[in-house]
Amino acid sequence: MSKRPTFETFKKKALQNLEVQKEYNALIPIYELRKKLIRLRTSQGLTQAQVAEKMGTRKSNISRLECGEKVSYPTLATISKYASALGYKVNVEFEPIS
Amino acid sequence: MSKRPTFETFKKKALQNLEVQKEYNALIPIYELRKKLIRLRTSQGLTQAQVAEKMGTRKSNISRLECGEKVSYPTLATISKYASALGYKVNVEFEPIS
DNA sequence: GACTTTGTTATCAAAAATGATAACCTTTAA
DNA sequence: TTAAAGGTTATCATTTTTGATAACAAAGTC
Repeated sequence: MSKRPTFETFKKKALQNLEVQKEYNALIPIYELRKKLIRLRTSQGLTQAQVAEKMGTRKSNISRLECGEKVSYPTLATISKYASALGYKVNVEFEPIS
Repeated sequence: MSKRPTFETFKKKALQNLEVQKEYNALIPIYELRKKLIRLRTSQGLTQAQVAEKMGTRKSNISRLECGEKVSYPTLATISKYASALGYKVNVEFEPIS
C-alpha cells in the first residue's frame, strides 16, 4: 500500500541537494528572528504602531520587518533599534552547524 | 588635591545624557559582532582572502566588515553568509538591558 | 450599518550596504 | 632590495534596505 508523498518526504529529498540545503539554511535565521521580534513585542502587550513610534518610524515598516511577504534581511542597526525600543539589547551568536 | 578628569569620568558624565547613552548602546552590538567575526576566522587559521572566496566576494569587503574605518551595520544576510562560510549558523538573541 | 483598531501590502524616493577594482602599508621571506 | 602575503583604505556602480504615504482587510465595538 503505497502512500502519497508527504511534505516531509519531499523536504527531506529536496534537502539532499546541496544548493537547496544551502539556501534553506540561509533562510533559517531570518525566520527565527521574525518569530523573536513578534514574541518580544506581544509579550509586552505592544502594537506595531507603538513600537514604530518608539523607534521613530511607521507601523507599515514594522509589519514588513516582522512578516513582510518579500523576505528581506534587516541590518544590525534596525534589529538593534527594535530591541532597544523594547528595553533589550542584541547579541549575535555563532553556533557550529550540525 | 584636584585630579585631571580621566576618560572614565568623562565617559560617565557623557552617558548621563540620554541621547548619548542611546547612541552609545546602539554601537555596542556592532563592535561585539566585529570581534566575534575576527575571532571566528582567526581561530580557523583563515585569511580574509580565504573567507572572501568562500563567500564569493573580495578581501577588501571582508576587511570593511571586520574593521572598516566607517562603521556600517551589515545585514543579517551578510552575517549569515560569513557564518556559514566558516561552518557556523547565526543566532540573534535579545537580552534585557541592565 | 458605520467606525475604530490592528495589521498587511504596494509603491516610490532616499539612504545605506554590498561588490569590485585599485592603490597602499607592514611584515616576512627570498 | 625585491617580492609576496595579509590587511586596510578609497572610490564608484549596483543592489538592498529603509522611510513614508496610502489603500486595503479582518475583527471587534458602537
